[in-house]
Parts: sequence; structure tokens; C-alpha cells
Amino acid sequence: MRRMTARPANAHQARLLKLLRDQGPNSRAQLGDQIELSRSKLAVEIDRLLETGLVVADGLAASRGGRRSHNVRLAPGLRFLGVDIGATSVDVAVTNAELEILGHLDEPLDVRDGPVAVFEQVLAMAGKLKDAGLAEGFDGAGIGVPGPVRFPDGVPVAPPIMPGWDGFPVREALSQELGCPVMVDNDVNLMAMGEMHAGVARSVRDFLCVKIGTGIGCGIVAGGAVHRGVTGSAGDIGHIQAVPDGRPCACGNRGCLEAHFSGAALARDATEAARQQVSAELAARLETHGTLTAVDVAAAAAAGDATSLELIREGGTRTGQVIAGLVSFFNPGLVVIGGGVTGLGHTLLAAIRTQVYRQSLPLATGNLPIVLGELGRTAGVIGAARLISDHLFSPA
Amino acid sequence: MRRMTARPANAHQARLLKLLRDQGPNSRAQLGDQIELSRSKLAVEIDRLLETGLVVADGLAASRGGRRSHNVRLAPGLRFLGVDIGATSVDVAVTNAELEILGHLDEPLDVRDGPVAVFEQVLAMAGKLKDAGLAEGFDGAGIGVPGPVRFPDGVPVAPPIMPGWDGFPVREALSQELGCPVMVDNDVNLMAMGEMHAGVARSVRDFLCVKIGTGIGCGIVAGGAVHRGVTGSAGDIGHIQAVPDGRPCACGNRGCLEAHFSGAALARDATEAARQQVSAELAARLETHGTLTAVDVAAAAAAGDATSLELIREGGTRTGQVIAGLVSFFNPGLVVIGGGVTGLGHTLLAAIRTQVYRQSLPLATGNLPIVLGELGRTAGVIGAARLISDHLFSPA
DNA sequence: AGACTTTCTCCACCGACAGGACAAAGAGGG
DNA sequence: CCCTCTTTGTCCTGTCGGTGGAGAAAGTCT
Repeated sequence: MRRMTARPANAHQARLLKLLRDQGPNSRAQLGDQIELSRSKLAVEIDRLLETGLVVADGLAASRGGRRSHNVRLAPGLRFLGVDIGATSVDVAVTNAELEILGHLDEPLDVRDGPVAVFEQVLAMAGKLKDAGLAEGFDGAGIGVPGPVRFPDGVPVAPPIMPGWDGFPVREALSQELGCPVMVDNDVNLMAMGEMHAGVARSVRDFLCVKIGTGIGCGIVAGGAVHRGVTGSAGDIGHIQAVPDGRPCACGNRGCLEAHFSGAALARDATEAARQQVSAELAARLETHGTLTAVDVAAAAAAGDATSLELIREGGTRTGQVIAGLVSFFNPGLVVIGGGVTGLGHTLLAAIRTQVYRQSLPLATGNLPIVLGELGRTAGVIGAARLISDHLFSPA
Repeated sequence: MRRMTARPANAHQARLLKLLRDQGPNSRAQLGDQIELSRSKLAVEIDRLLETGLVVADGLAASRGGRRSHNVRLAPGLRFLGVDIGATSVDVAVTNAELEILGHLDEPLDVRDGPVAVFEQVLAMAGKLKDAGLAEGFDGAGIGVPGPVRFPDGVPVAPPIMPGWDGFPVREALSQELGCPVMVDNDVNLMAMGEMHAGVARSVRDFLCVKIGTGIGCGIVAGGAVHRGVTGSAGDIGHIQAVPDGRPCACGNRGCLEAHFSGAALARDATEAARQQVSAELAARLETHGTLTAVDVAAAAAAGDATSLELIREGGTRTGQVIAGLVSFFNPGLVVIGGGVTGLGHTLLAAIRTQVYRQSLPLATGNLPIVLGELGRTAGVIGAARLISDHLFSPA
């Protein structure tokens, strides 16, 4: 299959492509209702898009009491690759132009193995998806990495948990390997974009997306756009002080949020509790698995283990303290909680909510939903596909 | 004088008006260099602006080796009123269309007297400036109030320190009284806009502006635009918890930043120190003035009083702790410190800097200036004038 | 079958804009 | 003082983007 080469020639075409992406097949009339453009002009632009091959005819729609409309849709052969690299696992998915997931793989991985090893694995996973017949090639790829990224050129900068990645030209290297345009961003930002595109944050223009996995980060969406900060490190809330003179953190300070609550901290606390025989439930799991993770704590809590519940509640409270400050500062319309620890579910959510509603100003919390993400581990890859499609569906 | 009635008819005219506002008189050629428009089209738009009276001819400029250029400038009779209402004082200034201050008054005031009394005073001050021959009327006014504002309609909402203002239609009422368009915003946001227009934050697109006065607030500028949050309360950092189980705060919580450091807290601490005879310097000032304010602490510190220095240092450390979190979160390119306590100067600044540089991530602080505001108490009124001019210089 | 609706296309007209030609006004050199 | 070069500003024409109306195409409903 010939890969996508054309780009929208102007802002109107870009707008139309994004409408078709977000809403699927549409008739000219439906599109005309949503765009400030006369029918005639609209027809011209759609004809041009049809010529480029980005858009194809999609049969007749049902009549609404008059002449039946001719639908158009994005080219069905377009394929985006979404990659979400975490600290200990990676998700790779193929989507069509409407950002629907056609195939999704996840594998364990150690990001500390460095970019070369990681990309070998990622490319192999992409190859598997191709071999399964889901794509013959990719028109674009979005990549999320667990650290700060200099966004314009797609290069990680000084990532604390990714030694060996500093300055590696991710965008350029992958673009070369895949033979298509690539965009790179922080994994948390992509999760936020995913939830904004297809999750709980649909149509919300100002919100925070807190991702609690191995570490803790926060995607910031202001006015419908991701705020990345001047060096791409915005949202790095894991090292905000949550406990004065608290636990030592890898960053050199004490009391960082991440030192007190995160996937890694929770696993450590649980192991400690198991070893000290504080919790029989956890001790049994340690015996079985040889090591404990957040998943074990979630399972133990679900089984009613008091120690696990207390660990989750305390972590939620710490996290809630920090989020409370961010809510006062940023005044979002929504807070989304996601990431690996989402399995901790409503115990965690309740602790966070309690703390935020107690500490933040009533005006800021009055109508503030705090909810779990809706997309789970697909949020990142959908966000990645969204990132590259936003790029490709903009005038060149 | 006939007041401004016209508004720019399109985006080009708006762009030209803003260029003339920010750069003063300009020739067509100079304007053409900064705008993506052909000379012919540019000339047409300028002619139209000349017809409306918003812009006037301003003589010939010096030759640059060829034909001398005909300058144009914004109508010299345009007048904006900038009002910055604080908790205990009010600033009122008149500017021309280039936002240069032609006259400036400040008076003490108690915002708790309610909107009616306050506006009576403000209108009287505006009248004085008129009587001084600085204006015959106003083409627009910007108003800053010390509390959250529902921005689109210019109404304070649930302002903690402004009982009696909740829901008062400030914009509508003042527009009626002054007979000109009015825009209302939080005083901190206006300070940020002022420093962005004419102060230290010129040409910075992402920065924080921390105003420490009676209370503490923070203006947030993201991508060159003020972020106000969904309910207009963004930047309300005074009630972020700075000290776990710290002092009780008026908001009902404990350990709020504002309870530990602000103009009001500092005055209280100083009075306490004077009463307890910890500081002879402060005790003497209490004797003389009957009451102590931040100004007394600043003076005592300047005179070498150890207690005052320590109070400032501790306050700066607390503030720095909170700012450190915000810096990690927002990753700004600049932090501006301003407000009434700016008089505390470099002792305060040093304490804040130390804490931020210690606690925030190196990537976020690596190239982060933390500086005092440059405009002092004019920042608010310049920001207010800027606010209304941005509004008036946009297509209707 | 006829009336009404909805969708889409065609066409004439308008305004936005670019770019070149040209005029005006100055600098500088011989 | 004349000539050339430079810069600025105006005028004119051609092009393109875009609107809105007329009308054809293709339905539904009575």
C-alpha cells in the first residue's frame, strides 16, 4: 500500500480532517454544519482532499427526509503507530486514521537498557502487528517516554529514570527506522491527550491528569492544549515535597511525593510489611511470588487486608495533599487519576478526594470531579496516535 | 473630546493597533517589516484606521538614506483608566494609548467597605486625574480586585477577603458610571500582565508572578496568555499547605502559606516579637507608630534587626517551599516576586531562591531567573490598562 | 402523481491580497 | 548642480478565496 504523503494544504482542510478523525464518516452537509464555510467552498476543499487520497467516498448515508447524502471518510488504509514506553513495560498499538485501536501489544521491558535495546523491541512488536495483517506500513508514529522531552525536536533531556537516553535523537532515529513522521512526548502528556480524545476528559479544556506508576507525573491541559513548560519538564510532580524531612529520595532531597507513594514505594512498603509479618496476607503473597508489586497490594486490599488498605489510604492522602495544592494553583475543571496503580481503585480515589476537598478552596473544588481514567493502558497509545495525527493533520 | 467609538474591523487592524501600542509611532515601512502583509494591503488598512480616528499621522521620521517615512501613531487623545484595588489601598492611573502612565494616585482604602464605597472613592480619584487635565474622559478602564473573578462577565465570585463583593456586577456598574468599556480581573493577573507588558517579563511566554501583599497570589502566564482556571480562582496559592499542622488560617485549615507568611502574618509576628521584647528595634517602632506593618519590618531589617531578618528569612523559606512545588509542576521560564512586601528586598529573594533551587529539579531550575518585579505599584495599573486595550484592540 | 425536503453542484460576483510599475523624496558623488 | 541610487509610499491589475443564489438530483410523504 502506498503510504500517506499528502498533508492538508490549508487550515480548512486541516479542520475537516480532524472532524473526520474525531467523528468518523460524515456527509458534506454534516461537516458544513460544524465549520464556518459555505457549502460551495466546502465542496471544493473536500474534492481536493479526495484527490490527495487522504479522504475517500464512503457510500450513501440514510436519508433524513430528502436526498441521501454521500458520506466521506478518512482513507481506510491509513495507519498510525502508538508507542507508550514505561519504566518497566511498553505498549504498542496500531490505529486507523480515526484512532481506533486495531491491535495492541504490551510487553515487560526495562527502560534502563537504553534506547537501542528498547527500540529493537518496539520495532519487533510493530513488526508482529504488521505480520498480523493490521498494517502494511505506518503513516506516522507517536512515542511516549517516561521523562522530560524537548518537544520540538523529540529528544529526551536529563531523564532521571532513563540513563542512556539523555540527548538521544528519538524522533530522528525512529523516523528513519519506520520511514514515517514521528512525534515524541512525555508519557504522562500522552495519557492526558488520550483521555481528552476518547476518555473521561472529552471536551474538557482545562484539566490535570495524574499518572501514578513506577513514578508520579501529571499531564497539564490548559485551554485544550498540553502545557509542557519551557524545558519540557512541566508536570513532574513526583519530587514535590509531600512530607517535610520525610524519606530520602533518589533525587537527593527528602520527603518527595514519589518516595512516599508510587508503584515502587508501594512495593517496597508492602515487602517491608510482609517481612515484618505485619500482614499475613502480604507475607503469603511474598512467599508465592518472591517479590511484591502494586498488583499484590491491590489484590490483598481487595481481600480485606488491613495493612494494604492502610498503605493505599496513606499514599492517597499524600498524593491528595499535593494535588490539593495543584488544584488551588491551577483551578482545573477535572482531575483524572491513572497509571499502573489504577488497580488500587476506589480506596485510593476516596483518600485523594477526601484530602483535596478538605484542603483546597471551595471555589476551586465546588464542581471538581476527581475520577479514574477510563482508558486504562490504552490511554497512552491513543494519546500517541492523537499526537502524530494532530501533527499530520496540520498544514505543512 | 469625542471618545473612542471605533474598534478594529479585522485581525490585521487589531495587529497593527497592538504594534503601535507596544512600540509607539511607526512608519508604514517599519510596520510592514513586522506583519505578513503586502505594502499595498497594509496601506489600505492604515488608511481605514486613519479614517476611524484610532490612528493619526505623526509627521515625518528621519531619513534612512531615502525618502523620509510618514509616521503614524495611535490617537494621542485616547485615555485608559487603570485601577488596582488592593485589600488596604487602591491605585488609579491614567494612561495614553501606548499605556504610558500620565498620572497616578494611590490612597489607603478598606476593601471590606464594599463595592459602593470603594467605587465612590475610585471615581473621585479618577475625577481628580481628569481635573488635573490628564483626560477629558476615558475610552476604556481595567479594574483589578483582590479575589477570584468570573472573567467573561467581570463579577467577583466568593472572594474571601471581600465580603459584600460576591456577585456584584463590577464590570457592568463601572461601565455605566464611566461611560466606557470595562474589563475586570484578579489583581495578581493584572500585575503579571503589567510585568509582561513593560517589566521584567517582557517577551517571556511562560512565567509565574507571585504577589505577596496582604495575602499571597500567583499570576500564571502560559503561552503568553493568562491562565485563569475554570472558575477564575487559578493562582490562589495562599491556602496551599506550607506547614503540616501549622497555624490555623482564616479559611478553616491549618498551615496555609498565607497564615505563615504574608503582609498580614508578618505584621502580626512583628507585633508579637515587639510585645515580647524579643526585638528592641521593633518594640521602638511599635511604640512610635502604635501598629506595625511589613514596612516597619523592612526598615528594621535594613537597620540590622536580627529578629526582623529572621522573620523575613523564614517567610521566604516557606514561600520558597511552595514556589518550588509550583516550579516543578509548571516549569516556568521566569518567576517574578512582587507586591507590597517587595520592600523586604533581597533578604526575601535570597531565601526564596535558596529554597527553590534546593527543592526543585535541576532541569526546571537550571535556567530559571527568580527576580523582583520591576514596576512596583504601577504593575497593576499598567496591567489593567493593558487588559482593556487588549480587549478594545481586538475585532468587535 | 404532486408537493416538499435535503443534498450537492454550478456560476456569477465580491473582496482580500500580492506584486509590479511608478511617483515622491531624500542621500551622496562627481 | 546634475545624476544615480536608495527608501518610502501609492496605484493598478491579476489572482485566488470565498459567498450566496439558482437549480439539478434524489429522496420522503400525502
